[in-house]
Amino acid sequence: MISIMPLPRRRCQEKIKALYFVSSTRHTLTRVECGSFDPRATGRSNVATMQDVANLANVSLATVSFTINNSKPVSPKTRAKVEQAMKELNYRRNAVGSALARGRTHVLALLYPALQHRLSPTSVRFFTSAADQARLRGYNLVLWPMSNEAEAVTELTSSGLVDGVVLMEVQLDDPRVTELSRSNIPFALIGRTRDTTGIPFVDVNFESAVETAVDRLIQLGHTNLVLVDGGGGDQLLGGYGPVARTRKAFGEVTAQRGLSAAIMSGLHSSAGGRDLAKEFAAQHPDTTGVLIMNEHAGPGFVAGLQQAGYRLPRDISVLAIASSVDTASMAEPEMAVLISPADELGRLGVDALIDQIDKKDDPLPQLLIECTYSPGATMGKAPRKKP
Amino acid sequence: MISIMPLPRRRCQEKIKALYFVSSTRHTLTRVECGSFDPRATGRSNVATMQDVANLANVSLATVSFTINNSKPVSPKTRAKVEQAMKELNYRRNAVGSALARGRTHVLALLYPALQHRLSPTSVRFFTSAADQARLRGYNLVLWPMSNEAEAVTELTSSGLVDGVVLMEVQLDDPRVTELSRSNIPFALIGRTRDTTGIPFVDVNFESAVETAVDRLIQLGHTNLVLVDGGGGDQLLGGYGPVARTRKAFGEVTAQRGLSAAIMSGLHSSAGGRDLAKEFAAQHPDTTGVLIMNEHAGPGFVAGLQQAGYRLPRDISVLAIASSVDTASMAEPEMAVLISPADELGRLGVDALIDQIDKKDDPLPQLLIECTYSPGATMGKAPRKKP
DNA sequence: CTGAAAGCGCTTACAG
DNA sequence: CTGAAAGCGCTTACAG
Repeated sequence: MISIMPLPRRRCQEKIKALYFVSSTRHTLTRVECGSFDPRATGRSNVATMQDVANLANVSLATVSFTINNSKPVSPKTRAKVEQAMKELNYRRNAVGSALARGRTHVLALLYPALQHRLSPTSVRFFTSAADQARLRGYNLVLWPMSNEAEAVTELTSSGLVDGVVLMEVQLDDPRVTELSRSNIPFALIGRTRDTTGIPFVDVNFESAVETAVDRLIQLGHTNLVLVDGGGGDQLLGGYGPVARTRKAFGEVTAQRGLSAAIMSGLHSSAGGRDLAKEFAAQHPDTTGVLIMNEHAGPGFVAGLQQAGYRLPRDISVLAIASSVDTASMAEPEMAVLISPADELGRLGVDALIDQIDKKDDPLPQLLIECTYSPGATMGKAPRKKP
Repeated sequence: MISIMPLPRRRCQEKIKALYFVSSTRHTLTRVECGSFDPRATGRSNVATMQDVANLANVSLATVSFTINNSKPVSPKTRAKVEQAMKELNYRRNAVGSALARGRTHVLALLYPALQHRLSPTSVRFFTSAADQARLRGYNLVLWPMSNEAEAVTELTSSGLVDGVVLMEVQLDDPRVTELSRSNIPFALIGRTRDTTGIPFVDVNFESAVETAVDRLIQLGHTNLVLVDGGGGDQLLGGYGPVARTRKAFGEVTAQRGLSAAIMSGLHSSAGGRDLAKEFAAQHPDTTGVLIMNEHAGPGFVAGLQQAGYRLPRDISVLAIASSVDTASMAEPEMAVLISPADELGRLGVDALIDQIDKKDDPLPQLLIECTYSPGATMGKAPRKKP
């Protein structure tokens, strides 16, 4: 009983148990056993599909799906057959097919602005803690580098490849956020824009961190302070959020407390920190207290100060803001630091995102997390004023 | 002329210009204009599909596809119509549909072992340079955190979500590599296994780096050396490649040159480096030259040495291996360093991967890249032997 | 509890 | 140069 059949485009898909056909892909007249399909026996790629499992288990495709997803009751007997078949074929669900049918990939993207091209140790911690939390809740979170342009965001959100987006390194007026709001996919910010109406975010409470930092220095008798940061980012966009907020808070708090205050910026590198220290020594000879918010530059800055003749903390006190103990500990002496709550931010950012995806209609979270103080050998009493 | 039709499951898909039907999703008797479909006017998600574009441009779905992909000749007139329609609908191709049809997502994964949980500055540079190169060649490369288990690799490679994989942090006998070899998807290593037969990789030439490092110290008169590293990883797997190879090379080179040599390991942190220095001072009082291959611990180690009473480089010389200038510059004094060719490795690793995907059947690349020396203030002549 | 079939949004061999 | 239709690998409303 040989019959020449119209060919399915790529492969035998129906529950026909045995028939002969001319395969356009294999150029032969072949007997094909769909009922006991062994993918390794054919010329094609050796991954089994759900249909293969169904054929082997002698059930329908639908039943296999119900079994795998627990989406409908399946009798123990059937379940056993299906599971046996899956094991035999070493079956793995294809996530792309599933994604197309469901509209879900279970992949989340942590957007990383590639232009800026430095991923600070603190950002790495956002990433790892966010990834952990995502996994805990059944998602994969990947770090997705992209340009700062809104267009790139659109491309990703409309691709269907990810179910949601966490954005880092937010500018005060960030076109990417506008674009995300326009898109249909859920998102959350680590950081925040100027106007946060209706936008879920988690961020460091920079304002309170600055106040804490300044007050700690005041308590030690310092009255002449400098804030060192990493520059404002794109000024057209209102600047990089952390820097803008920190500067503003620094200005306000020092004014309110009646202190002398100035701001300096440098590169995000250790060499940048050394240069900054040289510049600092020249420009601010009377300053005795420094807040530094520039993680990469911190240890270099401390080294540079000492090369410029300062002894720490006798001549000058330095406090790192929104950095980490590990970075602070690279400096000699070890810096005091207001530790960025990076792990918590990563976790909460992912929670905010997944809560939206899973359609809990809780109000959108907007959270500010505090830094915590870790002492170090760079904090000391202000020296007596020079005569 | 009202007719009640059997409903397509989710939406109007055919080229019917206008008809009435009862929508199960919208619970109304509605007039639907498929010919001039405006996604914003309906209740459903506002993303246009290729069918919407085809309807608006009055061409077939296939023609839209040909236009977008330049996969068949299309008349200028038709092309213009299609492009106009795409613009009007703000159309973006859905990557999941495309991926299912083509078997390609154009996404590559850089696998990052989440268990290990530190992404060194050098690894960050792998990532950014790999991502850049991927983009240049038309792919997205994302950093994909996963456990060290082979099972997790299988899950990813069989998901269809990525077209290829670059693996970092390779162990000498790495089950993930075995799993990748078994899978159908292309891969490349940054690093290498013990047996590299048939496996495409790019790696640092640790052997020559060690030789260079030792010889530089010898030239300065040092004869008693210690190698400080970050521990061997999972010993069951033959250990972390860079550490294993470096130790072996260090043993061989120092033996061959007739030097005293020892090896120490510490944590991957600055505090770990400080602890190591203390231990070092106690255990190796006669050593005058140190090779350190532990990026996170470097600056802490240098700081710890000085706290233990060493002056650098008068009493002791330190040379960092496979690290970066930026990390070296966090130490005071700045460390001399054999710079890891991270950018090049990232780029070449991606090239090796994409070459396979794009079916160039060049032989699989197996490349060792040299470190380059950058001077620093931690290298000096060996002190005269103590009496 | 199980199955046939439509649908997700694309690509492409085949036939004009 | 253009189109109708099958297929990619799944999910799920509907009907037993």
